[in-house]
Amino acid sequence: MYLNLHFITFSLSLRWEEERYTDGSKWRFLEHKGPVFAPPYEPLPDNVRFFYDGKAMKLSESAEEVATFFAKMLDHEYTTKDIFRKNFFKDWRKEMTSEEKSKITDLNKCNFREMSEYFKAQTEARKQMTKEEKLKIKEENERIVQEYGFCLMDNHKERIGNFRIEPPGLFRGRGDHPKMGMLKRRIRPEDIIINCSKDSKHPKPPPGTRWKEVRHDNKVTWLVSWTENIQGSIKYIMLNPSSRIKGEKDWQKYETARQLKKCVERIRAQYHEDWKSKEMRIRQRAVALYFIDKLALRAGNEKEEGETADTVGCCSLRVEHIKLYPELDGQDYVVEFDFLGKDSIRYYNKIPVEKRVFKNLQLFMESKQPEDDLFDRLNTSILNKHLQELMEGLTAKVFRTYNASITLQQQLKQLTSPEENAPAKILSYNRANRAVNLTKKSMQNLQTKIDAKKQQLSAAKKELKSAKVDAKTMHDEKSRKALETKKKAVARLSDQLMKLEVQATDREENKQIALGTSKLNYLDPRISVAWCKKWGVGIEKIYNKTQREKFAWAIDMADEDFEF
DNA sequence: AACTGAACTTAGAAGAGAACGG
DNA sequence: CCGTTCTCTTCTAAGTTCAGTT
Repeated sequence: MYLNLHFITFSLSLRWEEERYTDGSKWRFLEHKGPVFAPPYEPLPDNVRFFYDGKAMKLSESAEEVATFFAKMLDHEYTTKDIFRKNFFKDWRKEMTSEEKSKITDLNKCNFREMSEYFKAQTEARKQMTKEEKLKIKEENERIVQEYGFCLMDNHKERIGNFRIEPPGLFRGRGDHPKMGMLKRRIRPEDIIINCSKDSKHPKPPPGTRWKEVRHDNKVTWLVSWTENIQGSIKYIMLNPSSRIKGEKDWQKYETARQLKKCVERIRAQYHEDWKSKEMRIRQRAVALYFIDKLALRAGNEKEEGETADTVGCCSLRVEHIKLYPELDGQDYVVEFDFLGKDSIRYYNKIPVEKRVFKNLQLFMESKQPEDDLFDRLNTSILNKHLQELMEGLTAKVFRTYNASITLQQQLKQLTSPEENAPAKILSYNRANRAVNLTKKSMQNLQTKIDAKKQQLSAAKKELKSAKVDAKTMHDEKSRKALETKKKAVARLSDQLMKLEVQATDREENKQIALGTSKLNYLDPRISVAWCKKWGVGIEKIYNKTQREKFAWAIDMADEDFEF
C-alpha cells in the first residue's frame, strides 16, 4: 500500500519538478528524529587484563577504550603495518593519563591478547544465543529503525540511508593510506548539525546535551552532518536510494547519458581532430578524453600529497604510469597502463591506440621525469569545462554511464534469442551484463593470488624433496616427522591452488563484485526492466529486493520498447 | 585560473542472514 | 541439525562535481 502511494506521488513530483523546484530547492518540508548515537563505552570486566612488558596493568577508561579498538583488530593485517601501528600508538598515547604515558612507551611491549580473546568469546556467545534471544534483539533493532530510520519529506515517509552515527574506532584507509590507524573520535551531540524544516518538529538532543546547530537549508538533501576528525571532511546522513530524491537524481543521471548518446559521435570526431591541434593543452585534453571514453577511466582529481593514498585517475596520470611500445606482440602503437585507481585497485591494461595518440603521448612524455604529470596542461576542471561546452550537463563520469548502458543494451539485443526458455534467457542476461565489464579487477587479483600460490607450492615441493632425501639417509624419527609435515603442506597448497583455479574459470563468480557495482551505478535500469517485460522474465530474477526498491522509478516507468 | 569546501555518487570490506550439503 | 558457503545489507572510505572566494 505504501509502495503504491509512493509511485503516485513520485510520478506527480516528476511532473511538478520544473514548476516547483526551479530555484534549486530540494524540499519544502522535512521532519526527522535525528541520529542514533553509538552506544557508550562499556569498561571491560576485571578478569580481562592488559599486559605491558609481561605485567598486568589496569588502564584508565579512555585509554582502555582505545586499546580495545586495537584488540578487536588484532587478527587483521592492518595491525602488522608500521604506519598503522605508529599512528595508533601516537593517538592512543593522547588518551592516556600522564602516568600511563610514562609507563607505556613501546607498542611492541603491549599485550592485547586477553582483550582480543574476550571479544572473540563474545562474538561466539552471540552466535550461540537461543532463537528467542535473537528474536528479542531483532525486535529491538526493528523498533529503532521504525523510530529513527524514517523521515517525512514533502508528505512522504522516506527511508533514511544511514541514521546511525559512525562509532569511534581506528581509521581503516584503503591501500597505503598515511593516516591508517589514527583514532576516529566519538561523535557527541555537540558535534552535530541538524537540518530540517522550520515548521517541523525538531529532533531533540539526548538529555543534558545540545546540538551544535539546527539549520533549515532546503537547498541540500541531508538531514544530519558532522565533521570527521581524520581528514576534516563532513559526513552526512541522507536518504535511502529508494527515496524520491535519490531516485529522481538517478533518473536524471541516465537521462544525461542518453543525451550523450545523441552527440557522442560528434564529440569523438571532435577529439580526433583535436589530436592535431597546434595547442598542447588541447591535444592533452583530447587524448585524455579519448582514454575516458575508450577505457572508462575516471576523471582523476588532484589529491593532497600525504593526506591520502597515492592513487590516480585519467587527468592525474603520471609518466611512470604508462609505457609505450611502438610494436608489441604483432600490434602497433601499444600503450601499457599500470597504476592504482580508486580504492587503490590496480589498473593494468595494454591497448593498441591510433598512431596519432601514440605520437602525442611521446610528445607529452618528452623530457619529463617519471613522477611528472602526463597531462601537465590539464585537470578535471578544465576537462569538465570543455565537456560542458560540448553538451549541457556533460562531465567525465557520464562516459562511464553511457558506455556501460549502451553496451548492455547492445549485448542484450545480440545475445537474447526469442526461442530460448526462461533460464536460458537469464543466462543471456548475465552474459550481456558481464560483457559490460568496467574493470578486470577481480580477475587481476585472482591471477596474482594464483601466481603467489604456485610459487609457494613449488617451494614446498622442493622442501618435500629434500625432506625425503633426509628421511632416507637418516632413518630417524625426527626426519620422518618432518617429511610428514612437508607432505601435508604440499597437499594443502595444491588444494588451495586448485580452489583458486576453479574460481578463476568460474567467470560467473569472480566478476561478481565489479558486476554488482555496474548494475547498481552505471546501467540504466530501464534497459533491464524493458528486457524483462519484453521476454516475460520476472524482474525479481534480475534485481533483488533492495535493487527493486532503488529502481522502483524505472520499474514503474519503462515499458517493453524502452530504448536507452 | 587556482584554491577550498560542500554535497553528493560510487566503492569495497565486513557483518548478518539465508541456503546448502554432509 | 549443524557447520560452511553464498547472498544480501550495512558501513564508511574514496571518488566526482560544483559553487564560492581570492
